[in-house]
Amino acid sequence: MFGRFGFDATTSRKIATDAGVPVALINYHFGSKEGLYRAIFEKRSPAIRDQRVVGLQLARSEADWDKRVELVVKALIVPMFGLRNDGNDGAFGRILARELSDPSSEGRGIFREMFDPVAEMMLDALAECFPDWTRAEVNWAYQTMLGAMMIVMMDNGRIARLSDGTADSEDPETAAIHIAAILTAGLKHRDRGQTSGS
Amino acid sequence: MFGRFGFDATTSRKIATDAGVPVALINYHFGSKEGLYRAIFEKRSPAIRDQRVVGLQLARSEADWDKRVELVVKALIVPMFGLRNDGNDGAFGRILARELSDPSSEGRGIFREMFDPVAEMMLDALAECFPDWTRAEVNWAYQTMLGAMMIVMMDNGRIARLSDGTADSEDPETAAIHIAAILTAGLKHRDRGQTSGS
DNA sequence: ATAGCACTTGAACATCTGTTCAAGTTTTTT
DNA sequence: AAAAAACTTGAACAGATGTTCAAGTGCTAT
Repeated sequence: MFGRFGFDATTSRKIATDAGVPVALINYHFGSKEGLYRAIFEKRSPAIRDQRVVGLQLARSEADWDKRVELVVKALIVPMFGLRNDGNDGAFGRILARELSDPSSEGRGIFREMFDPVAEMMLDALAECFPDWTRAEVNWAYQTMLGAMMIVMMDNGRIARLSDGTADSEDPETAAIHIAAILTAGLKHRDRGQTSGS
Repeated sequence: MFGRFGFDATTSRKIATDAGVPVALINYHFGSKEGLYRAIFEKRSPAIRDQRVVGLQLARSEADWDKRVELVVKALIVPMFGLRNDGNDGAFGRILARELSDPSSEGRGIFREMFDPVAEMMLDALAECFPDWTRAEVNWAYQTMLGAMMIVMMDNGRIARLSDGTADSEDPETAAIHIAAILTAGLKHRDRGQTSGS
């Protein structure tokens, strides 16, 4: 429910009735609604982080430069889309995207605590792939990747509507392949004249 | 306020006290809080649409293929970032990004009504640039562009934090240049082997 | 001048929010 | 078996939400 409706729109009572328990249980076991919310992240985010770390190690050990860039991109995307993931339906990916795009998320600090560290690893890996890039360029590249991933995760049907069903955000594997291809190619761009001119 | 906090978190009373008027005025003049919200889009979205249409016409008249792709990308990005825009501080761009990422937006149908038509024009322009692409590929490319743009518009300071201030979402012009470069390069990728394999 | 209309205002309304409380029930410890 | 701790429950709480209402004010056309 957090993934579908976001933190604010998901009320304690909706959660409770959906679970078939009294509302008071949320506050007893998790202290507050935000406590329950944080518990979700505390349980699931280590797995994402570990998958990213492994993905980056794999990329670092790849000698071929082209393949290496692709592996870095996939280290970001694959864990988020819940691919190669045991028994999870990708719901946590949706929650993650919602939290990242939630205006009130900065106040909770969940990303700062749990995802900024691995984000910095991603940035380092990118910087290693593109030694001639500035810190700013590396960061814009990272945000571009993140945004492309996010919009698919939070889609509510617009993608299927605009594409007449030929593109479907409910099929994360296909989505991941296409987005990874575009991002990989985008990162490899050598024509950096565009980024320095106005 | 809608741009900063989103639709739900922006309360009628906050709006009213910020404007120095009684709350009841919102309902008198706009019928409801959503009425006021829609009024913002009804006022501002035509300008965005027109800028996009002009941008796409410009792209269509460009003979050089490389430049043409870049113009299509910029037709999407430039109006959103509020560049070359008279007296507007880009607040509407933030509202737009919030609405696109809001879980409850599909219920309001604002994008369906006001932005799907121009989105389809964008898709057509993309399809014209890449005649060998499938409809799905064109759509994934479009969503990638949209997502990259969005994450910058809704940023609450994470970009500056991760980049130690070297990348700043408050500087939309620089952001636009970097993102446009990556996306343009990403779209031009000829190595479509990646999108057809697993 | 005066009637009519648009507009403004502050208070009230019903509803929903997250949370707390006191009273129970179950489980664990001694 | 008795005591203690952990857990469950339904009701209640204070506060905030969008909206409505009746009474007032200001402007405009006749």
